[in-house]
Amino acid sequence: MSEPRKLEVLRAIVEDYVHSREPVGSKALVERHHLGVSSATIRNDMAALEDEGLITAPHTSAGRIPTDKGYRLFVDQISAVKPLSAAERRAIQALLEGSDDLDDVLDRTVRLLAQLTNQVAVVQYPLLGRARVRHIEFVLLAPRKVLSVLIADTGKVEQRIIDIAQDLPDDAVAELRGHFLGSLSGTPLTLLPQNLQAVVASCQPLRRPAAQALARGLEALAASSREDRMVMAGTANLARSNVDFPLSIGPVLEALEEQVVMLRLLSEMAQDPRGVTVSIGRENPYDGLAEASVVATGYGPDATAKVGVLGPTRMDYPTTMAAVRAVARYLSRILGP
Amino acid sequence: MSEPRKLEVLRAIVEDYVHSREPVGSKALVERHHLGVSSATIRNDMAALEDEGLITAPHTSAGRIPTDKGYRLFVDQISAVKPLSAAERRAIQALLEGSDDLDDVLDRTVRLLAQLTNQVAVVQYPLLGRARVRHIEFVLLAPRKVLSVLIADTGKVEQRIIDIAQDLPDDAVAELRGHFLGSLSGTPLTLLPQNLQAVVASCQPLRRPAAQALARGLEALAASSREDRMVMAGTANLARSNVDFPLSIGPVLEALEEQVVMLRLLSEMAQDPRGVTVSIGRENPYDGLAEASVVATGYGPDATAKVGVLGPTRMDYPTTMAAVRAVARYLSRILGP
DNA sequence: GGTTAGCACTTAGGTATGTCGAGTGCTAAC
DNA sequence: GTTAGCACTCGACATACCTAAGTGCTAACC
Repeated sequence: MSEPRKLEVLRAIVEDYVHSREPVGSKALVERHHLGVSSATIRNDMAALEDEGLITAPHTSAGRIPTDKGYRLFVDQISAVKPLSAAERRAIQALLEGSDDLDDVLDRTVRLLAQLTNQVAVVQYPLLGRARVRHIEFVLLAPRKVLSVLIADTGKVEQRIIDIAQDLPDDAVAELRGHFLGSLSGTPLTLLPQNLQAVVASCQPLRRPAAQALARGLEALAASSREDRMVMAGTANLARSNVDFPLSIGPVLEALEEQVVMLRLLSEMAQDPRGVTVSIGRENPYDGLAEASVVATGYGPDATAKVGVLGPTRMDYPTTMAAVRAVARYLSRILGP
Repeated sequence: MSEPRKLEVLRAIVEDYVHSREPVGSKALVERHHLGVSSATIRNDMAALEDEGLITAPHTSAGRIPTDKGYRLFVDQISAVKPLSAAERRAIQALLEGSDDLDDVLDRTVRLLAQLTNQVAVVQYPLLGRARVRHIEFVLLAPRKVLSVLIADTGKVEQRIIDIAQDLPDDAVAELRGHFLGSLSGTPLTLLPQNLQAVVASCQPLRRPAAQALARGLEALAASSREDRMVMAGTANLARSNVDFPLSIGPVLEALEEQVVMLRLLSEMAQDPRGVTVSIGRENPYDGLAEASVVATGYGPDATAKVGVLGPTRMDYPTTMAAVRAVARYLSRILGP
């Protein structure tokens, strides 16, 4: 029993199963792939593969389907990168032209990726590390409610309503704005927390409490801002591949809707900052995704923000991985300098 | 054959069917509801109702289920408003306290509504008609790309990247900003289009082209901005009530994802600006929603923005309508003055 | 006229049964 | 290590049958 052939058999099983979504048997295997041996030999190989936990049989006299572990081996060692088709390249190119708002770019990107892969696509908002303070705005909405807006020179705009503990007249708010802006304009967002303290300290004591509240708000804006949001598209693709989620797509939809779950999953996945990372079935930390796989990678200057695809474990990994990687590269380029 | 009893029979059929999701027959009907007549009489009534197209039988020897027309009559004439439970009132109250950002309010609201109704909830961003210009910001991102931000005194913040046709130095952009802001601060957003022309006209001729581009951008920000966006929650509820969508929930998810479809639907529905409007099954202009109903109403000062719920035609209309109305009132109050 | 009882008729759905085919595991021979 | 052959297992499918629910209709009833 040759080891290379065994891997070849696993590859064939994965490919056939992904293609036909039906358990694949020894006979069909030798017919479709020209392995130079008989079905009996393949049966022996398959028994070995089953012993190793790489494939499994749904019932006694059915063919085999890959296990999560089998997919894992396939992804890690066997699969070859599948280049994108010309049409796909063209679709990405076409998208590049209509570049507009950041929101717009991400929206288009995620739709494209969903369409390319026929799956659910997810894009995390990028966090722009090199950003500096461009403008700060305070707007008094109600007696103690101030809308604060932080604009970075990268185009990032964040807003939040802040409760201040004291009544301030309109012009006092304007003065605070001037004070903050004068001191902080050009400050890198990463340094904002330290510098904010100095600004607060240099305020009139009377206005210290309000300034403190505003500073905390700005700090939150700079830090926790948009990189904890995401956009997605293609949920309808889940319904089409209904068969692939034996139980129900309910838990999957729940996971997608609880963005926190998805974001944590995405950030935990990417140990390898360059290549595409795959999380398969029960490898996912969230139970609702036990029958799903996520293919993701980073993009942007630091590859910190993630873009990915979610689909059934029975997924065309090579193609999906190629699409995710291509789209991530494109995103990096369009958002780059 | 008495007309009032016929309506009573329809009411009973709708209620039973919504409850049991199974076709309801004449015998079960007389048992569950104490109509003072025999099953044979009910059969006659049901035959009449079927002739009028209000109910239908899935097959010869099954009970009847309501048609879209039947639901329509039920909603319009029969159903009584079902008051919310104390627990539900409490849930809404609790939400009222953590009011924060507008984004945050809408997000919480839509989640709450989804949970209350066990359905998909949708909220359209409000357009704030009385808004005035609070601040305008231009940020030069790249040689000919300007990020423009429009802040209204209502807390609305809109941004967009604008291509200007000429190279401008940083300080020229800043000067333009000052010029725009000085002339337009306090202008109601509705008057922005006219006033912008005057501002452009008063610019240095050299900078006219850039000013023109920026003006168009601002106009777009003021007009087409957020009221064409929406938030939704509870898509997982679709999967749970899988049975209710015989074909697939795919088309429904598609409709939800194509926000344009939903937004048009919502805006077309609300002829009646005060009450809750219902669109049932094939009444929906979009084919994918042929098996779905939408319950919606307006909220906010002019009731122009919409909040609603989408579910299967087999839906508990009285409860859903009550929830939508309550949430809309709550939203109006929290966003009001 | 509206209401009721009774009855023949229709049909979905469940269950028992048989057949077919795909697929496996094992053994013995190559 | 590979192959052919064979007995065995089970799911999928088809058939037949039965039951329960429900209808429509007719004739009697108030």
